[in-house]
Amino acid sequence: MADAEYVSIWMRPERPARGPKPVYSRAQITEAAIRIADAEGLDAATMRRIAAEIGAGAMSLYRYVPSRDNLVELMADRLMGEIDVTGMPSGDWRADLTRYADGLRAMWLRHPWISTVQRSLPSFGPNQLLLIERLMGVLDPFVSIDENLSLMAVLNGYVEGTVREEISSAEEVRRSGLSESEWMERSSPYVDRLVKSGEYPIFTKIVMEARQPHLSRDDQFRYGLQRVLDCIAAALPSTAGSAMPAHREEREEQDGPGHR
Amino acid sequence: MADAEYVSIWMRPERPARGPKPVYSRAQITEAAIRIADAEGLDAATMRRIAAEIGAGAMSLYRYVPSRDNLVELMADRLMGEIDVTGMPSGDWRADLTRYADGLRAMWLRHPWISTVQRSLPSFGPNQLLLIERLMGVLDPFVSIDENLSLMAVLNGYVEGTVREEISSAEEVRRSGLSESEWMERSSPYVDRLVKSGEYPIFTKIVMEARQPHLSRDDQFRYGLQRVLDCIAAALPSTAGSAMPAHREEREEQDGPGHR
DNA sequence: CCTCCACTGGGTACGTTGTACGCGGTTCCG
DNA sequence: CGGAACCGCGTACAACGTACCCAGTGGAGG
Repeated sequence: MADAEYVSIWMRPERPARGPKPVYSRAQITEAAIRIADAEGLDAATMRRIAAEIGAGAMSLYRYVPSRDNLVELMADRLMGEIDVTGMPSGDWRADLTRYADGLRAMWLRHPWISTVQRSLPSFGPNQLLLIERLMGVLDPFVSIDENLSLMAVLNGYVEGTVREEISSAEEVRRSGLSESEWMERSSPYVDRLVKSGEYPIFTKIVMEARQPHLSRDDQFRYGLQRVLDCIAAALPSTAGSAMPAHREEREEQDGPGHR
Repeated sequence: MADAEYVSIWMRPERPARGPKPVYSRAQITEAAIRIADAEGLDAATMRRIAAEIGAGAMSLYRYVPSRDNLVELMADRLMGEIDVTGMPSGDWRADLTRYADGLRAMWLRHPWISTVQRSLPSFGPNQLLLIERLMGVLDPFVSIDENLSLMAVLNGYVEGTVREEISSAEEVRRSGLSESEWMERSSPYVDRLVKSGEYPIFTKIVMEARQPHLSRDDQFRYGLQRVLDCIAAALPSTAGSAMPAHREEREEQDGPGHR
């Protein structure tokens, strides 16, 4: 019933054999689009705008990319390539997953617009595939494939959830037009009203914490990440000795959040 | 610099005092929009389409809602109300969080389009607020506020990550035009090529598992969820027995993330 | 070498979107 | 009983993705 004619971008070749040499390239277009999205958001990365960025006509882009949605897929995969996973199943799974999580977070913070692209259907680009192989390879010797998937869902979910909040609050600050220190004191009138009403004690605590954080974002992230890794460690057989999760007190010393 | 005139939807009243009685209502419009989005996706929920659904003119909607984005916020908050959290800090935190996770997953599966709405800035609607109070209240007696936030990030992240994959694969099946059983055998030509190439052994295992799952989606979800709850249990002080609501202990001094 | 035609970049145009603006009618306040 | 405040809604516009068409171009077959 549906269009069975659909073929993935990754199947159709960039360049045909015949004809004059193309002036541009998929990589160049993708790069330009990412540049615009980084600066002004994904919505600003219009076909016309991208074309202008590289000095081309709007319709020329369609010689390289079947549609804008497909271009976004290209962009997303390009971003996956920014996460360094070289030599990834290194033997120390805890180090590997930490490096991956840090890389993923850093990438999201560099390109916040990625949080708005829905992967309603997954497109397995080359970078994405490499990432899967390397990352899932880390725990593959220890657990079944679907247990592995579950654990990675936890890890990815934590990172994405956390970073989404970071992006949101950064966006809120930007929109309010205030500097970050100003925003600390005087938040939006709506949030202020909620807090003053006294009906939402826990929400109030969250707001207070956000205004006067006693942990830097990085420390906060690292702290929660260790929690997640502990969870993963618990799910692994004892044969998978990495740096063994020590007792709580010691762990607090070595990788717990530092006081500022 | 930015528009300091911005006010949240939740601040501007639905109805003014004066003038003729409105024929429609925000709730009615929101409901219609959700109905359309459920059936045909969020993109299909055009202002004109929504207006037609309730028998109104397109521009009439703007008497009730400042913009389409704001309407989407209304829709999202309406969905939060579908998650049943009545009597939520019940004393048994494990039961509470399980019920919440199940409810969240069920809601997402009922309204898959919610995965595409970016919460680039969080809008604290009434349902969202109630959810925060009740849900965060579950662990509030045991941990500090930002530890609580971290743990909820893990939980939400797991649920959302898992459900996103469910939605994706359902979407893929629907788009391929094949029945689910047919899809098991013959997947997309691109994925097929990747598998046959032999260069992606782990990816291949994932595909195989997806075709011949030995666990139902529900069981898979429940299994991973228990892992997450175990992780949360490990982060809680020992006084927080699942069945007994303990009062807050001073353990926070030594256990919490460096609170002072 | 020439010839052919698959390819190139790009201009024009169409359908659809969100929404600014203004109109004539309706309801409530003073 | 005005008149201000609000209603539903038709028109209009800018911006979007992209279908279609064109004149040029350069590699392959003769």
